[in-house]
Amino acid sequence: MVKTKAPKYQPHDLETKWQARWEATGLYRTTRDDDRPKHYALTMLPYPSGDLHIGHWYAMAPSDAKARFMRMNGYNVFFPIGFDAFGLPAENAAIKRGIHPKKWTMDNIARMRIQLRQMGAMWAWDHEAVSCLPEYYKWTQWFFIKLYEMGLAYKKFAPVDFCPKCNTTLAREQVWGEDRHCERCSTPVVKRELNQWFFKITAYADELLDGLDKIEWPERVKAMQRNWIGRSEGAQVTFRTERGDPLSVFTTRPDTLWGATFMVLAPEHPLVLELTTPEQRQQVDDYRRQAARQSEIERQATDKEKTGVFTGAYAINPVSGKRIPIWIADYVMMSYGTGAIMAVPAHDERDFEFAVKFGLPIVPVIQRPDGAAKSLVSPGSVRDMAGFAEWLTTNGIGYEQAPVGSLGDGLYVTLHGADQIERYIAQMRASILPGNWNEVVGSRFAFVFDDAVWDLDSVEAGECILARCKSIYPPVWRNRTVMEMLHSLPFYRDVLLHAEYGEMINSGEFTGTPGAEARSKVIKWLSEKGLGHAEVNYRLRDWLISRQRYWGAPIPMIYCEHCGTMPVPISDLPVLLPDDVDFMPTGESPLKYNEAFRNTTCPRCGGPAERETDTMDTFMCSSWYHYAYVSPYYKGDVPFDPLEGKYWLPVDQYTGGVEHATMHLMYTRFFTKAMRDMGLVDFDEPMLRLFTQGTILGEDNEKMSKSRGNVVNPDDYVSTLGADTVRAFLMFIGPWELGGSWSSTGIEGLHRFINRIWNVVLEKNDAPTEPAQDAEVAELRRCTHKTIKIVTDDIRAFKFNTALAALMQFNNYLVKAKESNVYQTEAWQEALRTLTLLIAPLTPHLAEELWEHLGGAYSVHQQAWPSYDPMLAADEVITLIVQVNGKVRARLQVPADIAEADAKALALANDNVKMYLADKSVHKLVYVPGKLVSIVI
RNA sequence: GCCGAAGUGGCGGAAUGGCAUACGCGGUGGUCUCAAAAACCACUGGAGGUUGCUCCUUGUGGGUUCGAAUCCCACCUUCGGCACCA
Repeated sequence: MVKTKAPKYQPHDLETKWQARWEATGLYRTTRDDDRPKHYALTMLPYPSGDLHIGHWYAMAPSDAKARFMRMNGYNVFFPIGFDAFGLPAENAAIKRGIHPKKWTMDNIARMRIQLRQMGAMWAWDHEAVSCLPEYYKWTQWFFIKLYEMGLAYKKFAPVDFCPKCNTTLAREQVWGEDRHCERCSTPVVKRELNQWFFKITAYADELLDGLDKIEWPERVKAMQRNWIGRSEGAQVTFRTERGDPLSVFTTRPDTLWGATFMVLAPEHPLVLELTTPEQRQQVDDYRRQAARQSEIERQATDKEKTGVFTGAYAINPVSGKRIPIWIADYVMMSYGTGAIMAVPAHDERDFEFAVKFGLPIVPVIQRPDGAAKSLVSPGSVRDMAGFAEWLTTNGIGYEQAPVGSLGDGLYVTLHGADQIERYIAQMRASILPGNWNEVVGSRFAFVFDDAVWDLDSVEAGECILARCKSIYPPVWRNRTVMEMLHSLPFYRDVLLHAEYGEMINSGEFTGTPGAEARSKVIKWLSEKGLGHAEVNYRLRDWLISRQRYWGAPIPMIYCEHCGTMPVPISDLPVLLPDDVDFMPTGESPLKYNEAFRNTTCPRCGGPAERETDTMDTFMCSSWYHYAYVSPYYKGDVPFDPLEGKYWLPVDQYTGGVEHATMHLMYTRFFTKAMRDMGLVDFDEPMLRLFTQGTILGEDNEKMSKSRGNVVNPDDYVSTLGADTVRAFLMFIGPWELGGSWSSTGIEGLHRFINRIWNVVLEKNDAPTEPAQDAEVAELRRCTHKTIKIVTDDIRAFKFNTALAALMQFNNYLVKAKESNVYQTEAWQEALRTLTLLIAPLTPHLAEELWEHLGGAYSVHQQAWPSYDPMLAADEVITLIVQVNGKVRARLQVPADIAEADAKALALANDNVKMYLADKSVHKLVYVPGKLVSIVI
C-alpha cells in the first residue's frame, strides 16, 4: 500500500498560529446569552510570582479542558482570569533589590500574561482583574466600609509575630520550624501586641457550618471546614468564688458537674489578680509572666508536661456546695470559651493529669459503660492465696499470677460487670487478713478492709480511705490522694479514668440518671435553678485583616481626636497607596512614616486627623474577585454590574488547591453571606461545586523546590513538544485530585500519541481495493461510539487520565483499521471527526488544525459535542466467563443476546469445564446475563 | 490523640461485587539503516508445565458471598489537616 506522508507535526508554529486566530476572531469573548444555560467556570486566582511554573499548568490546563467541554455541550461558558497582585513577595523584592513593588508586580503580570496565552486556554481576557490597581482596590476598601457599617469590623489588641533582628512583623508563613524562627535571618520570633482590625466571621459560624450541606464540595474540604469551625454544644455554668464573684465556665459535660473538684483559669484571666491571696502572689505573678513570654504555639504543644499554680482562692461548686480550689494553668486558653474551666479529673484526661501531678482530689461521677474493673491481690494479704485463686477460676474471673515488686507473687485480677465485682468483693471480705486491704478500681472504686468496704464516692471518703491505708502500710505516706496512690501502679492505669457517657453516680439527686439523657436533664435543671444554660462554642476565631505592610489595600479609616474613628466617605474612595515610600522595615507599616498619606482632615469636623496606616490581608482581595470578574473595575455605585452578576453568578465550578480549604474558601463564603445581607446578591454560597486538584511533584516524587533542583520549567517543553503535549501529559499522569510526579519519559510517550493522531488523520493511504464488509463497519462504529461514551463520562467527572487512555485505545484501533477496507468509508470519516472533537478540550490547537484539514467549519471549539448511540455501541458478541467453584475455567464467545438456558448448556458442554465437573453433581448454577455462568459443585 | 485520603507489576496507574494488571513509561527481541537516533512490529506480574494448561499474586489477618482489589471487622504503613478547644 502506498502512503502519502503527512506534513510534519510542528506544534510551535501551529499553536502560535491558532492562538493568534482565536484572539483575532474573539473566540473566547464572553457575552450574556439567554438562549443557552450559563456556566461560570473558575480556577483559583494566581499570584504573579514571576514565571508561570508547572504547578500553574497542572491547576489550570485541566480546568480549561473542563470549561471547553462544557462549552461544546451547549453552555455559555465564562472562564475568567486575573491576578492576586498585592502581597509580601513584591515588598520583599523591593527591600532586597530596590525595585518598586508596583513595577515588580506589573512586570511579572506582563510576563505571565504571555506565558498564560501559550497554554491555549479559553480565558475571557476582556474580563481580567488585577487586584493591586486602584480601580480594583477601591472596591476592596468599599467592602471594608460596608462590613464596618454592618458592625462586622472591629478593632482590638492582638499579638503578631515580630522578628527583632529584621525589625519587622511576619506573616504566618514567614515563621518556620518548631522553634518558630524568622524565614530570612533564623532569629526566633517574638510576640507583639498591636491594635488591629478584625472581621466578625464568627457571627456566621452556624451558617458557614450548615451551608456546607448545600454545596457539592469534596467531603475532605467540608470536613476540614467543619473541623475548623469546631462547633461544640454544652452549657455555660456559673460558679462563684468564696467571696462571691461570679465565675462562668463552658463545659460540654454538664453531667459531670458533681465531679468538678477544682477550677482552672487561664493565666491571663481578668479575675486572677483579684483572687490571688497574698501568700500565693509571688508564685502567681511569676507564672503569669512566664506564660506571657511563651508563644501561643509553644503553649499548645501537647507533649509538654502540665504546669500551673494555686491562687490560694476557692470557689463553690454550685451543685454540691463543696469548696474547691482555684488554680491557674496554661493548658486553659483565654481565647476559647470563658477562659476558665471546671476540672473533672475523673472524666477528662487533661484534668486527670493535672490533678495527679498536683495532688488534687479525683472523684468518679460517671459509671464506666464497659463495666471493667481491676484488682491486685498482694502476696500475704488473703488467708489462702491458692484457695482464692481457685475460687477465681471456678467463678470464671480472669487473673494472672505474677510478682508484685520484690514481695513475691500476687494475683492481677480483671473483672467484668457489676455481678462479678459484687461477688469478688464479698469473697475478698471473707478472705482478707487483718492489717491488710484490697482495692477494686474501675467500674467501681471500693476498698475492702477486714471490717468494712469503703467506696470512693466523695472527696471526704477519699481522705478517710487514704488515711487508713497510710496507717496500714506506711510506704504510701507520700501520696496526697487515693488516685495518686492507685496511679503509681501501672496495672491500674487504663481503668482509672474514662471520658465516655454513662450512668451518673455520686451525683446527689441525679445519681442513677442514664448516660443518654444525663446531659439534657442537667442542663434543664441548671436553667431552672438559674445556675446555667445551654451554650454553643466555636473553635473558629475572628479574621485578623490588619497587615503592617505597604503593598496592600490601605484600610480606609480615619482617626480624629474630636470625632473618633470613622470610615473614609465612599465618595473619597479609593484611598490611594502612595508610590513614594521608604520600605526599610521598622516593624510598622511604611505608610506610618509617609506624612502626606497619614495626615488628613476629618470628614466630619474638618480638623486635622490621621489615616489608618495598616493595609489589608490579601485574602480580602481574593474573597470577592469572582464577583469583580463579571464586570472588572466597575464604575457604578456597587462593586459589579448587577445585570452581569444576575446572569453569571454564582460560580458553577471552582477548581483549585486543597491548601485553601480553611482560609480562602472560608473567607469567600463569609464574604458572600455578608454580601447577601448587604443586598448585593440573592444567594448564600459563592461556589456551587468545587474540585480540588492534587500537587504535581518532581521526577523524584518530592515537592518541587529550587534547593532540590527538581523544578520543571514548562516553557522548555512548550517550545519543543508543544503546549498540547504538556497539557495532555499533565492530565494523563493520574487522578487529578491525587496529584502525581513529573516524568520526562512519560511526556515523550504522550507526544508519540499526539503524533500518531496526527498521522492517522493526515497521512493518506491508497483507497482499499475491496468494499468494506458490514461487520467491519459495524465494529468501527461500535468502537467510535463506545469511546464517545467513555470520554464524555470521564471528562464530566474530571477523570482526564482515563479519558485519555480511552482515546489512546481508540487511536490504536484506528491505526489498524486504516489498513483495512473500512478506510475512507463514511464510518471512517465519522471516526476521524469524532476523534478530533473528543480531543478538542484536551489538546485545543491540535484539534483545531485537524478539524480544518477534515473540512470542518471554524472553530472546532464551537462544535457540538458528539453524542453516542447506545445501539451502535452495543456489543454483538460477548465473552461469557465460566467459573467452577469460583475459578475461571473457560471463556466463550457467544452472541450478546444469548438465552439463559443456552448459555448454561454451552458452559456445561465445554471440555475444560467437564474435566472439573468429572463425576460430581452440579450443586448450584448462577447465571449473570451478559457476563458469566458460575458452576458450584 | 482526633478527622480525612491512600496502599495493585520494575514505575505512573486501570478496574468499586463477575476475565486483576486497561492505557502509558521502562525493559527485551525484531524491521528499517553503513551505523545510530527516530519510527514501526512483537513480547513483557511471579512460579511450574505434558504449552489447546495449572498454581500463586491487589499492605497484613479474619469474615460475608457461587464469586472480593472492590463489601464488613481488626491491624500495619504512608501522606494531608487539626490538636491541652474544656
